Amino acid sequence: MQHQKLATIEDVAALAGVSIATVSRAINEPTKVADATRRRVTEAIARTGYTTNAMARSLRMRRSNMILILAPDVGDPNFSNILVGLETEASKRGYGVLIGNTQNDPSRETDYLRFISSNQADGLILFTGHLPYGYGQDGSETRLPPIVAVNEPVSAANVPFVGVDNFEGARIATEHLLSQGHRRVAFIGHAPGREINRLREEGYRTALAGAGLPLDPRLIIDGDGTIESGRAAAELMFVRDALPTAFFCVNDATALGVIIALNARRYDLPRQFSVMGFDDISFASFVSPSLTTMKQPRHRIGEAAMELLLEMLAGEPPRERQVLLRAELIVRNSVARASGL
Amino acid sequence: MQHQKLATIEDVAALAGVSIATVSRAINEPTKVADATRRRVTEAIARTGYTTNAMARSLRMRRSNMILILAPDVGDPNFSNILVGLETEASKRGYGVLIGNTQNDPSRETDYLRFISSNQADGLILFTGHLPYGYGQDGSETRLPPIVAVNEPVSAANVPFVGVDNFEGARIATEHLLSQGHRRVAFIGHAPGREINRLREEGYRTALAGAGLPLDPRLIIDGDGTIESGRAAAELMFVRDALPTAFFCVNDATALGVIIALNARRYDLPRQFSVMGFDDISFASFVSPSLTTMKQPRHRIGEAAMELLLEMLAGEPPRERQVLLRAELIVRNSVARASGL
DNA sequence: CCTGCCGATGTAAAGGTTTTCATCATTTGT
DNA sequence: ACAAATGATGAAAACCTTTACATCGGCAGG
Repeated sequence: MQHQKLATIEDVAALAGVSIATVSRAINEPTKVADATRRRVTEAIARTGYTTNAMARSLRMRRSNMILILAPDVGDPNFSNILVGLETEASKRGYGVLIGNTQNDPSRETDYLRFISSNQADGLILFTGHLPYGYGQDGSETRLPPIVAVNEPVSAANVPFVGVDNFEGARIATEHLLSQGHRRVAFIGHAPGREINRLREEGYRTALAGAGLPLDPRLIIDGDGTIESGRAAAELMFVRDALPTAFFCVNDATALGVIIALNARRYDLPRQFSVMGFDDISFASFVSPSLTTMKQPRHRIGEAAMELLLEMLAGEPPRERQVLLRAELIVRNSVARASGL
Repeated sequence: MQHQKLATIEDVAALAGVSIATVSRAINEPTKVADATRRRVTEAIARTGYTTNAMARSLRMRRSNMILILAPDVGDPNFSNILVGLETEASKRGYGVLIGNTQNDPSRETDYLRFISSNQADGLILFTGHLPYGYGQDGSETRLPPIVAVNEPVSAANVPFVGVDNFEGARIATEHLLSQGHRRVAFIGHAPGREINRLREEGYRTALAGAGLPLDPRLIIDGDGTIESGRAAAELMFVRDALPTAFFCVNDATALGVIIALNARRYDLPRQFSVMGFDDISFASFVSPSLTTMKQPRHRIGEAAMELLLEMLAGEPPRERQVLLRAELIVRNSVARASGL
């Protein structure tokens, strides 16, 4: 427990017979110090087991080399894979990654801002789709650190976004269904207010329009992106008696719900109904029938987002307002040719 | 970008007409300062928008109020839920959570130690099942910060562990199968070296012994805890032609593999074979048949682990070497009464 | 031989806290 | 009414770096 007093830069300096300034330079700007001295210093560092105290450095440099990641739900499967990418890239560049689980609770969001305002983090990655509660009001806007949004764009403010091309992905997905001969394709959505939902629905509409198909509003149902919501939506379709031959779901969880509902009604999938998801979450391949879906390049999203943020931190203005990566069509067994009905 | 010079404690002091010492006390030990002054200080804090600079504080206090979490794979579904618990508890006590994804790479493990040695983190949570590579050698042992192991005990060292009671859970699981009339129960294991595997297999053996059943070594197969490994193990059983009526799998992923293999062979589950998992990962309920399994109280594990670590940080010796939480039997549809064969 | 420059190093300030110790005013005990 | 104790506050040191500026010796150019 009782940290046996760590070696400081002074100890190293004393041992090497130089001043602490020289030690600091030997570490941070090796070219600026003579070869011989540099060797003595490295030797002394090794002997003392010195590590530079990050707190003192951060205090002096006014930067912590930490990135704060704010996510509504750290347990979300979409999160963890992007996180790996974020973390990998950050670590590669000598940055650490701090996580904050907000649970969409405004007070928790505000709470995490202390990391920013107390200099404990230099930049911010937002999974939440909105600026932390408490920012952007009053004049404090200027205090915002560099921010990159991921997973879900921040609609209000001028925040660069890195993520999948939702519109394009949804269009490809819908076109895949159309290419299988489906003419009545339902869209089971997320909360209508959310940007992700808007874009994916837009892609769906565009694909339909592109094929010259009319839009049946009874085939569009909102939800909340959960398995249960998918189940409920499918049931609603049966009640309304306006059935599609294929379901395009805003995400895999919803698609799972639809599949569960259809299985429960003893339909034979994919012969009688096709179901397509979006995201390719890890268990998409283990449902029965395994889910045809659009795969998000989550690891790369994380890397790209962190890359962008670190560039911004280095002072470069964000090169682009958003980086959109292509979703990939993953064909499994939940989509089949439309049976002639 | 250009941080408009944040307010410091001096600004507050000046505005309140007191010394910085008093401001510091008003913040940290409010009782030690007169009511009137305290009010003036809080007023001044509000007016200046002051936040205490965490770096300066950490430097002075020699503690960062950060916890480093080292995990081999942040994407692991088991991880994220425990993480939520860890994070919640930490945040509640004013601690931040730093994550490190080691991918079981020794050099990355060593790399993350800089957070410890540079005072950027006060304590360590280990998911890895072993001390970070580079510790415990030479005399540096003493530099170890308070550590708590989670998910997987650290076998070598004297590190407190918080997790599920694997032995007891496995015993309960196996007894459940026995109670359904099964007499030939297979155990599909993880890598034999791993502690988790040892304990769960021990629980299995104990249950069998308790029921006076003989142990058929052909019914015990090692694996590596993946879906594929479960599939392979089930296939192997058919090749060996020593079939059980029920499979107890070391974890849900393995169980999923077994189910996939049996489904592929067109068996009718659970009528012809029962399958039981362990962990209750999020998609256990969405396989068909849905998986009967033992649920780990992951959120509580996280909370308990963090609680223990923070106590240790506060100077209290760890109350117990390990905290074992009970796994809960979740009955779904993959286990049925043994058909008389 | 002198001036000016350059490269290597040292001195000291600054970064923003917490905390020990001293100071001072006030209250308590006798 | 005086000594002692108590309570509130302030001054200054300490935490460990980085870096602007000063210093110093040597070397090239005149």
